[in-house]
Amino acid sequence: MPDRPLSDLESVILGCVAVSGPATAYAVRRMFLDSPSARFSGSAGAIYPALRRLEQRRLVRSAATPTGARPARAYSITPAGRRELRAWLQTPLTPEAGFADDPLRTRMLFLSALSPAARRTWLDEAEACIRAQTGLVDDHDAAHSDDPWMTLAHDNTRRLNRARLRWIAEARKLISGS
Amino acid sequence: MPDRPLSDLESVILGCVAVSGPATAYAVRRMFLDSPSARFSGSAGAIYPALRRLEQRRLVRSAATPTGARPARAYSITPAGRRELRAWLQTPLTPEAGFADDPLRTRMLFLSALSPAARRTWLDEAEACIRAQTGLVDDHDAAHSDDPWMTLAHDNTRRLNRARLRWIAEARKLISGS
DNA sequence: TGTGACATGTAATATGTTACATGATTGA
DNA sequence: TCAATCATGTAACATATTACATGTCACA
Repeated sequence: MPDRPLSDLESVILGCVAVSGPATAYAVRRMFLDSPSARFSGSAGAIYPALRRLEQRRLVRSAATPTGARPARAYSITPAGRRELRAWLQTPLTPEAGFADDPLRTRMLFLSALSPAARRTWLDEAEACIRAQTGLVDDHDAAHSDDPWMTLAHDNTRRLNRARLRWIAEARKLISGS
Repeated sequence: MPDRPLSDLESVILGCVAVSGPATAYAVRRMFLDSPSARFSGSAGAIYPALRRLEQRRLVRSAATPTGARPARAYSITPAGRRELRAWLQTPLTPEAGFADDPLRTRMLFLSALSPAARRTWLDEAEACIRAQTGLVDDHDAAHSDDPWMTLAHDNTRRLNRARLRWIAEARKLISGS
């Protein structure tokens, strides 16, 4: 039976274990909780089972590393795990897979359901939301300035957010014109 | 029992019904299938049940509109549905909710797991992927040039994609420098 | 007349979320 | 010492995906 492809969450967890050396489930969870991204909630109910699945598939392995009286297992990636990670990174990136999703854009599609005044309010809030978001990224960036890959990811977010702000400005023009 | 908040998919479906007048489940499904976005697959197994849930909550109502011998139901939004849609649009947009997710950024985080040569290849493919993506959006845009909101959404995607291309270029510089 | 796309679904499955449970540690 | 937080989970639940099933229509 050919193994199912890894889910997005499993792949990202695998990546976390790969680049952050041996890590406990909680350490992985922390990364999700601290991340400004909302793609995953970082819920324990997703991460602990996912790590077990990865271990069953021999993509990670765990060693007991209790701190004090508390039991803990630290996961590290296996050679097979590295191969799987590389395969995921190089996943044929179909056009759809390359789509960046913007929740504000999605909502914009239905803005005709609001009154013109409410539309303007919405644009104001959307703009504030993007700015607040950028603030979160700056904070996260300051806490991870040592990792150049993370810095590059943050650069992506900032560029996207700047583009979104210009988009909001453009939308404001069009909306007030109508 | 206070109703659970609508899921993202339910909200978007509600929006589709709102702006596209009475629509059959298949018509809604078509919108997802034709959309360049990959946020939802447009699977029948998600849409038909979601529409039934919306109808149970009286947010949409359906009327039989058979075409020929084939049974069909056209859904339209109710006043309560409009209220719910407005509530979703104006959902307190928390910073996390405003986060635009980029699958390429996510992968970039783990690019240190690839060899320098593979990294360069990855960047090439990522760039091609974004360009192909923009092509899809252009096609979709051409088919929906009548809807100014859709046009605005496409403008968002194009701006984001341009920002991503510049980001890739920046990444190329940093990576070749290291 | 038959082949393929259109249209409407259902079933099985997997996964992620929320909420809960519990013991360990820290610090006021 | 007592409360809050850290850390490790588990259980119930809802929902989205893939795959399947079925009838209808266009058209070659």
